[in-house]
Amino acid sequence: MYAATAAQNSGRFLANTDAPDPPLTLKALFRRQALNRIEAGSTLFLEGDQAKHLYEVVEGVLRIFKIIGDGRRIITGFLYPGDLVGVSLRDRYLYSAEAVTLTRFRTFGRREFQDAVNSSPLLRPQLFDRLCDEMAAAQNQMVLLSRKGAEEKVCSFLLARLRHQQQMNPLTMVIDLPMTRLDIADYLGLTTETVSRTITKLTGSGILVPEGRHGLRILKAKTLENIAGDDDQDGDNRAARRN
Amino acid sequence: MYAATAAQNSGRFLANTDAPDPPLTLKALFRRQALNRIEAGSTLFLEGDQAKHLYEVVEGVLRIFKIIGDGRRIITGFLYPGDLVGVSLRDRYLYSAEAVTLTRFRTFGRREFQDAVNSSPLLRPQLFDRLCDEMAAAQNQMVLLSRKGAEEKVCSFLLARLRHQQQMNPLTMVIDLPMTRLDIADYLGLTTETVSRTITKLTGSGILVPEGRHGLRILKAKTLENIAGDDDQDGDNRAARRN
DNA sequence: CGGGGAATTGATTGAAATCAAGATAGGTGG
DNA sequence: CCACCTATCTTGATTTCAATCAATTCCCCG
Repeated sequence: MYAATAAQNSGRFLANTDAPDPPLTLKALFRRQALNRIEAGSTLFLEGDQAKHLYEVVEGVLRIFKIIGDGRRIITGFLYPGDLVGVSLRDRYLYSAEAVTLTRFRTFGRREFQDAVNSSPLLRPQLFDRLCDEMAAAQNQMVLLSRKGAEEKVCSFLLARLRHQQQMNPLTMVIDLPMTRLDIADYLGLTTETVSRTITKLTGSGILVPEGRHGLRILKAKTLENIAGDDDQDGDNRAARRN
Repeated sequence: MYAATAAQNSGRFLANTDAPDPPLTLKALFRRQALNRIEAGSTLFLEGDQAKHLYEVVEGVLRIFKIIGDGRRIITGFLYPGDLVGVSLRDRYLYSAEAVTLTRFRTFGRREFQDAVNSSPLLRPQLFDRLCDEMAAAQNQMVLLSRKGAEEKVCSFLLARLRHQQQMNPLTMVIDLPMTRLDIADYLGLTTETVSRTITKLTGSGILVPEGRHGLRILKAKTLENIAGDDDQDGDNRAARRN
């Protein structure tokens, strides 16, 4: 175990016992950390908790969410293997995190993370890029939530998932949706019924076909894209209309 | 003018002509830059433009927004004096920016900004904090957009503006709303009519009273808070919210 | 003081929420 | 291994809130 870990730190001469290698990537920071696991449905941390750690999802899916007032839940994101949780916050978590499926993850001390990033000119831009990506995603989600109809929302979501899975396996046409309809609804600002109806409708149009309970085979990806309407699609996107 | 600027750089010994002071705050970076102005309704930059500059709002209000497909507009934020525009992005702007009112601003080269921040251990955490604040705001906006009703949305917005103005002048009870109803609607995911009706209703309840076209005097701030429902209100709110 | 965009107000429509049953299937224990 | 049990999901009927359509009214600006 420890031997294996040491072996990964390739050709080094002076093996000063526990002087850590200057890591080249953010994820490399986590590599030495123990692998933990959390059962489906269990809580990783709660909104408002002291943010002592960051997490790297190794396997499985997490949902991060906020609860307001009377119990309304808003899922602000799903996290998949390779994602880091907790980069964009300071002393307290801004949201709660739960496992959607059995999830394996590594943790890293928040303070140590800050120090490591702060002292490495290689790591800093990586962190900055992650934050920018998160911001961009958040803004797209605002667009989706405020101005898209149910069909557009669902298609956008499915398309994003498809693209995500195709990054790992470019030929895939079957989307795996480990989360429940309620999770999807709370992510898209809809209800389970509306999500369900919309998928039924898309099935009826021959755009996709269900494959087991958590699978959807996409038959007409192009049509999905058109309905989602994510693209800039002005041809010329110089934007700006109506003041 | 230059004298004044120099005077601000307090007790220094070797005044090497134009070697810039290591600035202590992000905003200090902008201090030497020329003051520009832009008329109400004019465009500062467009989504997708090469992001050559960052901006500091000195006076006035900007709106930043995205346009999708058929012309639907989503205002993702308003920017007030002291705010920086463009920190959370890389090579291209993620949104367009227009002046709501006559606005004065300073610009700073993006590359130089990156370099300055990157080489200053004082500036880096400030940038990080700004990004985190932006993220927190974005997430609160997602909550608002996906799960709040019209009345909650409007009250949340008014309350945020009230708090903002009270930071400058703690006794204020009159909100200044330089933007149009359409702007507010596009920010809250509503229509002008709904915004208007909601304000009328709040007026009817004696919660506020209009003061000119762009002013609202808040009579019952507590009630406004209750309707907005921003609080953690779980009973146990072990959380520090926002910032 | 008038012209015109902005705001308000009213009437109607519509999309999604809510309310209400069933159908399906995943997991468990007999 | 099978049958049951309970979550989850689907489907249907109705309601509701905000959007849309449609006039006025109100100010702000020249």
